[in-house]
Amino acid sequence: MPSPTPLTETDVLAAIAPEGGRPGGGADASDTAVRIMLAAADAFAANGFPATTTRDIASRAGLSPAGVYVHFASKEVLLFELSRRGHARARDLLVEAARDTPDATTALRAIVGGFSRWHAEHHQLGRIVQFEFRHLSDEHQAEVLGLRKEIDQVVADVLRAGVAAGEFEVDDVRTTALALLSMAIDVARWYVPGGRRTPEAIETTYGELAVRLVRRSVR
Amino acid sequence: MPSPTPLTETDVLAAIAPEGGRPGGGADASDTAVRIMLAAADAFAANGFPATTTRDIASRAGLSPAGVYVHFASKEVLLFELSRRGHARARDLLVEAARDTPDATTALRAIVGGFSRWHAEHHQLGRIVQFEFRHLSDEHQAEVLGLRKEIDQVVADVLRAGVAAGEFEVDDVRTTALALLSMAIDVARWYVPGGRRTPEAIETTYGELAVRLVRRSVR
DNA sequence: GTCTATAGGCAGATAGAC
DNA sequence: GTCTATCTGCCTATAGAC
Repeated sequence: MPSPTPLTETDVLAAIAPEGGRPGGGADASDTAVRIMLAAADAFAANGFPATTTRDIASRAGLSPAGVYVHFASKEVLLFELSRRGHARARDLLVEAARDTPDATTALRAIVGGFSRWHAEHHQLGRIVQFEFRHLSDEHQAEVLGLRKEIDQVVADVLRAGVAAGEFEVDDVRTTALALLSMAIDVARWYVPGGRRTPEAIETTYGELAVRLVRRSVR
Repeated sequence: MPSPTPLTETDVLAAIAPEGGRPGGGADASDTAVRIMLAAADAFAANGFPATTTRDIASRAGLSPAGVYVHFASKEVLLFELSRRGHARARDLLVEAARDTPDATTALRAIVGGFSRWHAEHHQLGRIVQFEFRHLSDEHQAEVLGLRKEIDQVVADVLRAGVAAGEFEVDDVRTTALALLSMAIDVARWYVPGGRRTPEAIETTYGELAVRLVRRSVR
């Protein structure tokens, strides 16, 4: 059951790219290490983490099985690197989308729309980081959870700003933020390339749905 | 990394129970077959489908590895039976929740709230049927997809009824139905027993969020 | 840093006795 | 219908040469 459309290098690179000079980001990776990560993303997306063999990753990267272990201590560490970089990149995109918006409504539309589109365009990486989470070690799970909380926080902050400005009406900020993220994250689960919905259409539609969910009712 | 709270027999039984006399349902299963399904659900929930061994399933069911193959042709067929029964049960719950409601608003609150609560209470089975889908054979994927479309239809029908009655304002019925289901299904991904949110609170909150998402704005 | 070779173990599924 | 025993193959990870 191979993935219908293999990940392109550009696809994953855009999602796990080194975070530039931002403090707190991870260390840069060598060319070979990046090649292995791309190969692993491809293999995990096609078969899931437990069913993926190190032989498969190695051959996709043009290495012998042993060659992988020079760069990554284990298959699990490879999954962790993809998860960490994917989450960090998604968080950065959210923060950037919320910046320089005139009001909370525009900010919310931008971040939920953009996050939804990201989960369509990068649905294979999205499935890896969302659905293979349990296969990380306890320590690595904790580190990724920290990044997830940062992402929750970006959305919650926009909601609070909108409530304060009188644009939104929200009963429970944290639960509403979670529901908004659920809508976007779940795109990675059901999205199929070439289907009825394009990533651009998803961005527009889901941005509007987000605003509808929190808008103040005029009575 | 075992599951923190093993599935109880009651938990899964409530979700995969034989569908009674309803036409189109699957055949009944023997006591031993049910015991094996419960064991498999427990094991899949704890370790995921590919990482689960037939030996693990067998020992949880109190059988030798070979004993499983008398009742199920393969590990994949076991996953399929759980998926089929889980989806069918969820669909039935939705249909029942929508029945005998005075208006579309009440119906939508009931089905989205109920579906969300189901994904909290049965989050382990929910993860199996939602996240292990790719490991089904093509034929079995197609059969489960048919059940998913029925579920989509129940929600879409309520939305259309609400629009016709002037209760709702919905741009794109199918996309909105999908987004509502996404909110509910994603509960299975993040829910942890004993966390801040109880299944009952999730039912109430998500039912209200659903209504907010589609209510007609009064201007 | 990459290779070949392999250790050491476990997988899914089956044969045949009872 | 269930068992014990086993086939056949593949797995992750490592040792040691180059």
